[in-house]
Amino acid sequence: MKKIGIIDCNNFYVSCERVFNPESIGWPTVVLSNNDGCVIARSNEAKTLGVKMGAPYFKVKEFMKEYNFFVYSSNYNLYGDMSDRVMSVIKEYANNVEVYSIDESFVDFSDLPDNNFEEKLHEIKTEVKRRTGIPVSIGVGPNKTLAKLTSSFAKKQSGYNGVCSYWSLENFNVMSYSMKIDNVWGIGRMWKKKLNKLGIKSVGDFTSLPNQTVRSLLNVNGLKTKMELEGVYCHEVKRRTKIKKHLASTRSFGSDVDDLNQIGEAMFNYIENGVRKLIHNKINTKNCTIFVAGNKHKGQGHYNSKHITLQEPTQDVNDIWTQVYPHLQSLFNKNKTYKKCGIVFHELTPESQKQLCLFTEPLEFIEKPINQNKKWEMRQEFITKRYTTSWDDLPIVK
DNA sequence: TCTGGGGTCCTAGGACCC
DNA sequence: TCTGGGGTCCTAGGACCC
Repeated sequence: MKKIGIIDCNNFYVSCERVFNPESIGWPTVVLSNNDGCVIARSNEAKTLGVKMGAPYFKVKEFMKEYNFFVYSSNYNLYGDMSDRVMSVIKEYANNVEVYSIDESFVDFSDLPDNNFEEKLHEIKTEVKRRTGIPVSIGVGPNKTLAKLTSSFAKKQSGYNGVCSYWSLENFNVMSYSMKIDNVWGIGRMWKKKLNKLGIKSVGDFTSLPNQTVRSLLNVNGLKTKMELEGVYCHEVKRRTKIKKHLASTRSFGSDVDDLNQIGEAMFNYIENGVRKLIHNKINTKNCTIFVAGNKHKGQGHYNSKHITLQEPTQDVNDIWTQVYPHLQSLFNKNKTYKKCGIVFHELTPESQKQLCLFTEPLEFIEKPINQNKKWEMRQEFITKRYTTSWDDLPIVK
């Protein structure tokens, strides 16, 4: 039988901030999304005080003041770098590591011997903490779904000390009737609703459904989830290939925008940001989609997008901008107010595979728009320094 | 005043082909 | 009244994830 693990950083963004701002340890702490819009990471203290994931900051601001919260704007340079450090420690312990998101990895531990298995997991947990300052939880089971489920026990029940194994659970089948179905990886809001309608509330209820019912109610993914809950190995652990299917760069504006020049400057910046990622991943894009959108929270749900095929695979800002801008002009409606825009690159190919195209017409580059008052720029009131990725921001040891 | 950003996969339906 | 039977490819939309 396979031994699959999930290693998950606890309250990751908060933990990153705390490595460099230890004065916040023990106090309720949150990290806000871009634009300081909503809460995207919470310390345990913040969770205990009832702050919800995704809570709009302006609604909880006063409450947080009252309870002496530490509040940080998100700092992805820092988190990305801390993530790399955590993952590289994990990779010392296993060959097959799938970096699943910025704060978690699936790991195939099948090669580890059964005796001392859990001790080994505790060792990994301790070593990650020692070398990066980031606390992690580990769940293991015969597949990803059960590993995820047990990792939630590792996190919530202190008795496990951060490591929980499916094989150490007594009588999983009985327990499964007291586990809520929406705690399962792969069952989201909509599917929960569908299942609840049929009276399916627990993991046990779900696994007692016939496969056919699950397949037609949900889709093959729902069926895979059911089978994994029953111990079958369906979702492979695979090292991620570098090449994604698409790559996006989008942002909400700091304030409303109704001026093409503002949107243009924003789009130019997002293209620059996206191109930085293309270059980092050593890939070109052959076509892209641009979009502009209103503020749906204000009932302005307008959305307009355009798919654009580029002359040739590229990772050049001016190249892309020049081909995109005329379409941006035609998407823009001067009678509307915008809150967001962005670009998604498709058909990503390795830069080494670029075919030279002899017959492309030389482009006449279009100038980048510049505004004095950048209404589109995002708000980041509580940003911390890039302690690990910028020489200027290195912490000083006294 | 004020509500994130970036991914994956599946399915249904239309266009088009023979 | 009544209009074949397969394919493939593409796209939009919807579900999921973090």
